[in-house]
Amino acid sequence: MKFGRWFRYCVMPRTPVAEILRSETPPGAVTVMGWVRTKRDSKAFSFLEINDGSCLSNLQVVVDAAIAGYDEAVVPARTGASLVIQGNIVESLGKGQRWELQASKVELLGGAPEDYPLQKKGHSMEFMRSIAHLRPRSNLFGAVFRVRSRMAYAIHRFFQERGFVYVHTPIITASDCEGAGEMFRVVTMDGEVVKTGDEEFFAKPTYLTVSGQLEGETFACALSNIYTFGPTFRAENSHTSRHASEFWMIEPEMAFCDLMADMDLAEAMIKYLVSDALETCIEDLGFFNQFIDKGLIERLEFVRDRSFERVTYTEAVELLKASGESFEYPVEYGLNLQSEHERYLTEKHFRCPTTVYNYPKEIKPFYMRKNEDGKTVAAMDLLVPGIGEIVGGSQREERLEVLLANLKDHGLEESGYGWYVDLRRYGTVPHAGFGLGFERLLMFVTGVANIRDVIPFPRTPGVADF
RNA sequence: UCCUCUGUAGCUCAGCGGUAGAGCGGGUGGCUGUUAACCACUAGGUCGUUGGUUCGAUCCCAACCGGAGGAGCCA
Repeated sequence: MKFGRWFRYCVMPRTPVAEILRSETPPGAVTVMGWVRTKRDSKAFSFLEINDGSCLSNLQVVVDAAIAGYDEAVVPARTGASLVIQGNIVESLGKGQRWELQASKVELLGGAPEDYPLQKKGHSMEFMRSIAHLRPRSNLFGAVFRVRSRMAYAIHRFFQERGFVYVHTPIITASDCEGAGEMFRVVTMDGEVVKTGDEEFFAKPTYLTVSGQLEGETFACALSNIYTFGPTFRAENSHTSRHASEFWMIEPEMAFCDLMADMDLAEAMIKYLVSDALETCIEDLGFFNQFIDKGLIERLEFVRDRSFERVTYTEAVELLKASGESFEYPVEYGLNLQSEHERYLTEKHFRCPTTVYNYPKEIKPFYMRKNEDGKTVAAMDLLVPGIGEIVGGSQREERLEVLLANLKDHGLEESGYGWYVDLRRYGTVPHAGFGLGFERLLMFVTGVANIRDVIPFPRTPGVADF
């Protein structure tokens, strides 16, 4: 990765720390801009650790007390202060780093008083959430959000390389993707009065989207292979480490596609993303591996290199019954698999990502395709160790009569799904797709255990700070 | 929404029915090509809120508020 092009657009020409540290030869004269992570003073000179977010590592800066700006810039520069440093990159005399910056001039952009909340020591994740505006300046969160950015890019690459068309499905919607959870209402405000009924801005009740799937299907039934990647909103009052009220979801949808190919794509995508992270984010992953999850890199390499397991729901139930494990919740055909059951499959039985498919139709939404057995639908969940469901998908019911019957069976009015039903009325095709929770993927890739710590500004029930 | 745990210094925590302590961080001084540096000194807290029990509550009880973990639901 080169920073050269970016460099030209920068108003204040500077060299990113990542570029300096990566250099094989002495980079010579540079200007570095960044934030002080720590300072160690001596009588004749100071050591500064500078971080600019371009990579995990800091650049060690040696400042002789005799240089220009020492008293004005270096003496008052505490942890958190922002600096411009000009100087020469030389081989470090000390241990622990190859290059260091011998400063010739230092300018203080912004000081940080002694109440700067980030200390040199580690902080709890809970405390970091309370200073969400400053936490990207920490090692952990800088790494998390660099990986987040890279994974977003890799997702686009994965689909674009395969000819998928990126579709922007609406954020405000009038359709409830049935079974996808509680929705936020969209209303206009007139003072304290919430307008309803005839005064609806859109002439009907509208919501923040819980899924772009239904809209995505319409584009798949025209452009063949599409994907969405955008924010999603769920108004569920859930307090867990895996749920947020606002999160990002990736939803590919493929025409002329059945459940088997759908599962192939989901597995290939997970492998691609894990492989890309190992290739491009290894420094950040190394940090997670050391401080968050000792087995992380080994697990990611395992996921990249080994094939995933695949079992039907029926087989999974039999497996669980024969396991001899004592589960808190019963294992019975027709019941949803509980978190503890999913964990057993991925963490104890198979010890790898596992796709479970062909679920009983009673526990799945109306749009999933009914199988020949009359009992199950072509649904699939991709489960990963430590997190559980990371992908949920299905082949969609493309037969008009069957879909109409499904709507009825689920107690839904056909009138509410007119345009969706039309897809089956005009040139219907077999098609399938899935949803990937972006934050759950990030939890899996980084080892970070709480969804709130992989979203820049998390929204959960009762919390919309920052 | 349900269950469990939790709230004491800026942070992480200890503590006790008689109104509080450590480590780190901060400040000051010293020292050193330092590496989450080191040494000395120092400042800093109506113990989440409101009631109750008690001669007396930070400690016991209740409610509320905040935080965390789990369940359900899902991504």
